[in-house]
Amino acid sequence: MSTFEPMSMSNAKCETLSTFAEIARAIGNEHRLELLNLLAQGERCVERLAQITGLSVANASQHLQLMRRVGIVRSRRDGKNVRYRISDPSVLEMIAALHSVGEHTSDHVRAVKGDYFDVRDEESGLTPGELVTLLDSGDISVVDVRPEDEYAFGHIPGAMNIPFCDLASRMTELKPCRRLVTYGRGPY
Amino acid sequence: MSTFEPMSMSNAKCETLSTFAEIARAIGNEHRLELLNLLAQGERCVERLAQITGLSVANASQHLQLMRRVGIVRSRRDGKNVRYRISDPSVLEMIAALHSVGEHTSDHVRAVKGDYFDVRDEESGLTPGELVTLLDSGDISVVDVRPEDEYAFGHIPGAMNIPFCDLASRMTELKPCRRLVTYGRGPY
DNA sequence: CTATCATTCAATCGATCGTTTGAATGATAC
DNA sequence: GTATCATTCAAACGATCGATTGAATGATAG
Repeated sequence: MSTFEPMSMSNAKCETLSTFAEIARAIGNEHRLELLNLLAQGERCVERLAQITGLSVANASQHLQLMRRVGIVRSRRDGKNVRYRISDPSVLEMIAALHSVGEHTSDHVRAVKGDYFDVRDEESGLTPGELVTLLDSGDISVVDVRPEDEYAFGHIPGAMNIPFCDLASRMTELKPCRRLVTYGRGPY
Repeated sequence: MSTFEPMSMSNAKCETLSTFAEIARAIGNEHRLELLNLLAQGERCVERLAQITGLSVANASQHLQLMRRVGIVRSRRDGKNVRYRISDPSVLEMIAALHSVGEHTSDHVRAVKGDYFDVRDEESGLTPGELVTLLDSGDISVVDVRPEDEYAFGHIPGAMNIPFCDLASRMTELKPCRRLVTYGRGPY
């Protein structure tokens, strides 16, 4: 209980603040946020990340290295590839906190979130619990419309994976006249 | 459950990401972080904030306005002064999350935090509970060494306020030979 | 109404950030 | 070993950020 705060900014305080600011700057960029969102779904290599985000490989690599320098992501070699991952769960919490601030302070973000929820309610009206019940009863098909690699990292049991971009061409795989529930990534 | 994520970045997603990035950038600066830390203790006017941080008034004002534009602080006129405050508790949560990330990813921050805790243990060895017991028994004096305005915003019941910078000159106010416990702001 | 004071605006300049390009590295496969 | 492929480095540039200066605003006190 005796922390003397020396007058006008101690060195340690200053360095600590600067470290915090560095971390905040590292997530303060659209592309890096998008990369983090992808990494939140699991380990990925540079090329894939660049491909999904539409960044050049060199550019994606530089963003990833910046985040590695700051410490919020880590990398490991895996054969020819270097795979990146989020270094610590606290980083995910930070991103969640950032979302929460956005929802509280930005009308636009709140509106977008509202939209998604409205659409959701309107189209399915299902709570997670109801979904499980329906699944158990075998009355429906559940389709995961995310890309294959995201599906591989985890999905609702019993869901079949048809990436969004293949949906049209693979409609025939689905039993006709069956109730259909699709799901993707959530609001963001 | 049916959020179709349109191919390659919908507009809404893009705008949302950019809003989040903007918020993160707003806290991605040492001075603004320090201002937020001060605002976390209560509403303050520009001049006082500039004085504490050592920034010029114009510079402090600009940092504050940036944060207001983004939405993480608000201001209101109070006589001659404009008082700033943190706009929403979620902002405090985000700052806490940022600290948490720093502690998990930066050796330096962890070291600093460790230091403070060590000092604390060494110098007082008191838990909050023990402190209350001692206070009740009347065996000690508790001195709050923070500046007056911070003291005014809230302090341990029964503590007397002697700002750190006045400590030496006001030693005489304290009863001699009495056990003394001082407290300040905590690790950061 | 005028004087005063706190805050904000506007313009400037150096520093840092973000993207692009093309070459260099470093691991694997043959 | 050499070829190939993913990733990283390095240099260049325009764009944005952050601090400083001095002037403008806007509310209050007299």
